[in-house]
Amino acid sequence: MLSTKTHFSIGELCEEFAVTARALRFYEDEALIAPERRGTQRIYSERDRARLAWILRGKRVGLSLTDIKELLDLYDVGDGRRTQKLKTIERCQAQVDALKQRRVDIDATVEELSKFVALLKGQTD
Amino acid sequence: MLSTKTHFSIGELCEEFAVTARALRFYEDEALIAPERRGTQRIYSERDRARLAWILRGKRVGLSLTDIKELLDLYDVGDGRRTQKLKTIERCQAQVDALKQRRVDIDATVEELSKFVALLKGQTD
DNA sequence: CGCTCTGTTGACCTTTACGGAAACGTAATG
DNA sequence: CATTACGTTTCCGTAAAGGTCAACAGAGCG
Repeated sequence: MLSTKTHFSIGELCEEFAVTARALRFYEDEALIAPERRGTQRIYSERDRARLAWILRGKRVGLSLTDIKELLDLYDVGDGRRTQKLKTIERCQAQVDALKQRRVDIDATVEELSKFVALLKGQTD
Repeated sequence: MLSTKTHFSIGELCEEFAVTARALRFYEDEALIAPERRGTQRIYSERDRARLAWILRGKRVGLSLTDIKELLDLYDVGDGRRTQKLKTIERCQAQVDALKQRRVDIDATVEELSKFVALLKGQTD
């Protein structure tokens, strides 16, 4: 049975993604996720869960929550008006370019650190 | 003449690296750089300049100043005691691993965003 | 019924990485 | 000598991304 859950409590998502409930509520305050409510309790849909995954990966690659929100929003209006579309493309492209630059920096840093490690390991002494 | 400067004022470095003087002094407070003084003025050596470049790249790849300080310090004691050496290698290796993971995340994000852009561009409408 | 779990809303606290501005020093320049 | 440029320290402020803690609510259970 491919655990086909479609709704999650805050605790479930916290555990799955190793984040605190506070963080999830914070993302909600910042309008990054908008789970439904049953009474006062939050119910996260599969889509919310996917967005959360996106958010966390965005964070790992060094995007700010603001950046992430913008990108998520752009996704949502992917079917929007033509004028908007160009802007959307522009911004996404800009983020892609920034990320590629970041990758260059990372490669350089990794290489430099690796050389250093190799040097240390090679020391006979 | 390959501009072979060996000493720099705070202003020069600020301009070259597009950082504020306040930031450089802050890095100094945090013991990331330690320029000499002529009287009260800071004189940055070629080595300080290199460290600064390292710091800034470290920041771009998402390391904290604390991480960066640790790595820079490890570099400096690269000739240190044997016991220390293992720890040094360990930490550097850990950072390298973390950075590689970050790269993977970046690749995934770049790909996803690129697909989205392609999709938008492909829309006839 | 009382206890424990899980969740909820605030309100305030914390850390990182600076920016700004005050108040002062020094050095060259008209 | 006064100005201007550049530099210094010190203190205060800010923004991001939560953490912490109090106080309370509903649900299941022995």
